[in-house]
Amino acid sequence: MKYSKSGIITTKNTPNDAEVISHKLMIRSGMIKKLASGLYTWMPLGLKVLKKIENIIRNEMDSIGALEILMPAIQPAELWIESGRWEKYGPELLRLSDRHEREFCFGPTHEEIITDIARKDIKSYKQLPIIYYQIQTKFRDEIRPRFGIMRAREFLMKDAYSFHENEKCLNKTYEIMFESYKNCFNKIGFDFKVVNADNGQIGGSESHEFHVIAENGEDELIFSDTSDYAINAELFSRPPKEGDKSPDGSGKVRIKRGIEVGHIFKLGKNYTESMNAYVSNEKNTNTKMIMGCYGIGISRIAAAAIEQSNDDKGIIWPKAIAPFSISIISIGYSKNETISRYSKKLYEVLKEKKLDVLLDDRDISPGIMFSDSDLIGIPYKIIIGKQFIEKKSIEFKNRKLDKTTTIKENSANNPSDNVIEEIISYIN
RNA sequence: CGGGGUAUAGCGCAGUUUGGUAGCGCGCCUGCUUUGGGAGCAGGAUGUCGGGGGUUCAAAUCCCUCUACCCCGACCA
Repeated sequence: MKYSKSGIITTKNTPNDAEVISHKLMIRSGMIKKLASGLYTWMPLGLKVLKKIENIIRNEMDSIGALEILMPAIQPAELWIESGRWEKYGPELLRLSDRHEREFCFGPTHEEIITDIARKDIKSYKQLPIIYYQIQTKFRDEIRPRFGIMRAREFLMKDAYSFHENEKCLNKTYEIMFESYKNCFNKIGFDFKVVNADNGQIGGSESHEFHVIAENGEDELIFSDTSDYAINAELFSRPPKEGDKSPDGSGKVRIKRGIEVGHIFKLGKNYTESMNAYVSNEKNTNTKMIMGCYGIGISRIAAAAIEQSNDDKGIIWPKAIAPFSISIISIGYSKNETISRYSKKLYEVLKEKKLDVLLDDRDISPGIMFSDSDLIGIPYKIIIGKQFIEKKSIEFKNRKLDKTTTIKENSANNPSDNVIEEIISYIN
């Protein structure tokens, strides 16, 4: 994409209502724009990141055989009354009514809807297990939305639900999901931790949270320095301190802060009992299905990635979710034909190699091009300027390591295969 | 909901104490000069001073009221 047509609008001024670094940088880089408290528009740059995250997760879900569906955001009250949550959920549930004064809510989660689908479609144990998932907008009327996208009221979530004939089958799917979540976060490139967690509003037996390690995290994570023991501090009435003996007896307690980006639950029959969702089993008796549910905060991942990786110049995206994998900084693009010709050709060739390239074709001072590229967090830069004219050399810069490599070109007209190969080898 | 704060140009802010012509920086537009880490000069555009009401010859400024937003707390995937 050419910068001049990209719709990326950055700003030097830090917005006054941004508290945490990810929020500041998302606003400054023009990823998001606030509409009201807890409500944000995703601008072109931000949406590119969101789509990349979405795709990683979608591919992962597809690969374990989960079936993608899309449920309505608006849900009828009847189902929530049936499950008992119309009363229980409280003011966080945004309720509304239509012109016939029929009551609805804007879905904060979709257990009721999926259970309704399952009880209508799944009639035999032979259809089990089955996993449905969707990537969709949720609304939760938070008491106090804050930190921008991190705790927004409207947000994008991947939610999955599994149905089973028995506990054993649920445990198996839960394991698969557990591993799959780890894959997702590894693919994104996160430093994360899985902890035992509280079940909250959702209910059920076992649950695990996936946390991105970051100083500004809202949760305190307690884990052992020698074993796999890890738990959310909120499960303790008096949590242990750093250096205490680990509650599992294995070693010393370590404490870090985390941003919750994923949560998986064993729901059991919570919803299938109240909503009467059953299948016929092998012995031809009706048995209530057992459920699991699995959520990933897609939009929150974008913020968490920034919290985990930034510097005084801006965002440093992990490669997998960077809006662009490389930017071409073309100094003198509008003035010098050699530079613009070569830049354009390099841009085309890299695009053919399936790279997401941002060609900075703006007629502005180089400093702005450098700082914009750094602010919006593009992992690599190629600089084509004076040195190209004089010595046919171009520069390759690694954003994270702040390392510059000079690449020699032998033709000023066409990017040579060697140069392309060299660039690609640095990126991979 | 309790406590604290803010609202003035697209963004960041000053001006409010002590009422008297609407300001600054960034950004934007035009022209010229610049072009390797947020350039220079010259010219220019942009405001229901959050809304409503009141006091006054006169209100961004004083009074009343409403609203929105932010921070701390309780809540929460």
